[in-house]
Amino acid sequence: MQISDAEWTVMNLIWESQPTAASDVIEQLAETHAWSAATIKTMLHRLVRKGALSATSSGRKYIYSCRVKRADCVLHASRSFLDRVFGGDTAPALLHLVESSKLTADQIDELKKLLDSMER
Amino acid sequence: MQISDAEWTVMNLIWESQPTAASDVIEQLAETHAWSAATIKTMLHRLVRKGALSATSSGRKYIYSCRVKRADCVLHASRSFLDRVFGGDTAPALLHLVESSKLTADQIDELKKLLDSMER
DNA sequence: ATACATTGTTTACACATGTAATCGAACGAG
DNA sequence: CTCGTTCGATTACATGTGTAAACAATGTAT
Repeated sequence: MQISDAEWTVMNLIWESQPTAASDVIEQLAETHAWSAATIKTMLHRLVRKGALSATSSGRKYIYSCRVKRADCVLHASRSFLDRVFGGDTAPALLHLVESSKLTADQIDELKKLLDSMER
Repeated sequence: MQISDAEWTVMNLIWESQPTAASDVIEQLAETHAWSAATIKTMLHRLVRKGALSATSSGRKYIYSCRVKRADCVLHASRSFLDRVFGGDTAPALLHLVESSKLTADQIDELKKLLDSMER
């Protein structure tokens, strides 16, 4: 199962607000993207068919929930991305990503703590 | 211009060995992927049409070179990926990626040095 | 009952991508 | 010269994706 670019937007929103009705999803995505309701409904329908989302009837509305864990999807997508773009060698990728990111002092500290813990 | 998953494999190889002839590309990719020569030739042709590669005639062979910098493509792909999967917030993404990567002690040191330099 | 609005499903179309065969031109060997 | 091989271009087909309209069913208001 592969989540497409546009579908990630939908999934992220539902991960953060599930369980949620289509009308809510549509309302929020219409604000941030130039998608018609029809487009969003199609994406929801396809995600259900793919097995990423489940829909349970509530009256005639469907309430959507995620059937896959965000962490699992993120991990899979991340690995796939790193493999593809960096040929599987993680470290140069991370160096590059860190270098090109704007991080706060707190965030830098947090990363350093994480690296410390990995060293032991 | 968007480089597809399979095309990244081709681009990575050419970035590392350019300028290079199609026969060389085909030979090397055939070892690592179950692609026919026809498949690889198509990808090369599409990448030229996209503007990612250039091809200069040498006799009747084409010599392929990249028209785009690896660093630029990586940066663009990385940002796009982070935006899509993590909703634009880089730090949690990096934490996640670091946490799920197997890094050597040297690589950890290198990352820490980079973070140190970003703090100043 | 009828008309309208809402909701999910189905249909539509264009393009990109993965995979590869086929074709036409150029080259080399006999 | 002919024939076979090689090389890039063209063609092919299936699937996925982006975008959205159209349709059918259900609910609400008059």
